[in-house]
Amino acid sequence: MRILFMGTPDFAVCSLAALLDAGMDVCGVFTQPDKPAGRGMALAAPPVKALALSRGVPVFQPPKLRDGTALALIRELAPQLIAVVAYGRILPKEILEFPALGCVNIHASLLPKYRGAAPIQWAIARGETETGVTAQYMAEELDAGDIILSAKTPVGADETASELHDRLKELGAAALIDAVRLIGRGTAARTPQDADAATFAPILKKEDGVIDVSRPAREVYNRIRGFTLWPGAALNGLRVWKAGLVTEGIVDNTCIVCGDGGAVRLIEVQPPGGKRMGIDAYLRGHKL
RNA sequence: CGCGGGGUAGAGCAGUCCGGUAGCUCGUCGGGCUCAUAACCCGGAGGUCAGGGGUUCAAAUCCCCUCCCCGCAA
Repeated sequence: MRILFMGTPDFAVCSLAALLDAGMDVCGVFTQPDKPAGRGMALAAPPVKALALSRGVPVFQPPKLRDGTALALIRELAPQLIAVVAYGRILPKEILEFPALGCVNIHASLLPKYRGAAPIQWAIARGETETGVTAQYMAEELDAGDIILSAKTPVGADETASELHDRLKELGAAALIDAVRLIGRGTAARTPQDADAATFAPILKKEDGVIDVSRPAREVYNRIRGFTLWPGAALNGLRVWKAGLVTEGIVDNTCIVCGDGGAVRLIEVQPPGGKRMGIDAYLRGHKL
C-alpha cells in the first residue's frame, strides 16, 4: 500500500517512524515549510523533515495546498492512502478525495471530545482523568470524521501536558499502525461521531498561559499542568515550570493562595529574562 | 546583520542612569546560646564585577569589540 504521510512536529515523528519501522511503503512526506525560529530567527526544519530525510523518504513542503500544485504533486506520488498526524493545516476537499483508501488522521483525544489544535493541553487543563487517541477518516470539518478506532489512557493526577504528550505520541503511532492494517484488510470500522457530544480544544495563544489566581486552586493547578509546555504558565508575571497542589501540610512562602482558599506550591520557576530555577533559589533574590 | 533582556562570592539578586571603600539574602566555616534546631546571637572565609581594548587622576559603572545565557516568533 502506497502511503503519503503528512505531519510536522515531534508528535508526528513518532507515527512516521512507526510506519517506516513496520516496513510500510511511505512514498513521500508532506511537512510544513521551514520557518524562522529560535534566537536569530534562522530557518528551522520541522522535526518530521529531519526524520524523513534520514530515512531517505522524499520530503515536500508545499507553501499552499489550494493552488493546485499540491494536488498535482499528490497525483504524481499516487498514494492509495494519506496518513495525517499533526500536519497543522486543513486539507482541501480535492486532496481528501484523492486517495482510493481515504485519508486517516490520528487525533490526540477521544473524539468527539477536544476537537481542534490543542487537545492534550485542554484535556489536562480541564482536569480530565481519562483521554486517549483516535484514528479517524478525515472529513472536511475539522476532526469530525468517522472513527476507525480509539485507545484510552488514564491521566495521572499530577501529570503534565508534556508527559501526556509523550505518552500519546506513542499511543497514536500504535493506533495509526492498527488503523492502516485494518484499512489494508478492508475491515476498518467507520463509526460516525456523535456531533452533539463534541467539545473543542482551540489553539492556545500566549495570553491563555496567564493564569488567574483568583480561580480555585484545583483549577489553577490544572491549567499549570496543561500549559507548562506551551504557551507557558504564568502566575503574577512569573513563568511556572513545576508546581504542586497543596492538599495537606503547611502553606509556606513557596505557595500561592488561590481564590477558594486552597493553595498551589511553586517548585520550579523562571523570572522574565532569566533561566528556570528551583523556587528556593528564586526566593534568595526575590519575593513572591 | 530581525527585536529585546541578562552575565557582580557556591546560589539568587542590588549597585550601572549621575565614575570615587564590593553590597544584600541564603549557603558555607568557626564560636556562643539552648533539653533541642532547618531557631536565635557573634565572628570569618570566599570576587579577574563574562573576556578584550579604549577614555579618565580614578571604571562593575562611560565608549568599542568578542563570547555565553534568556525571551519575542511557532
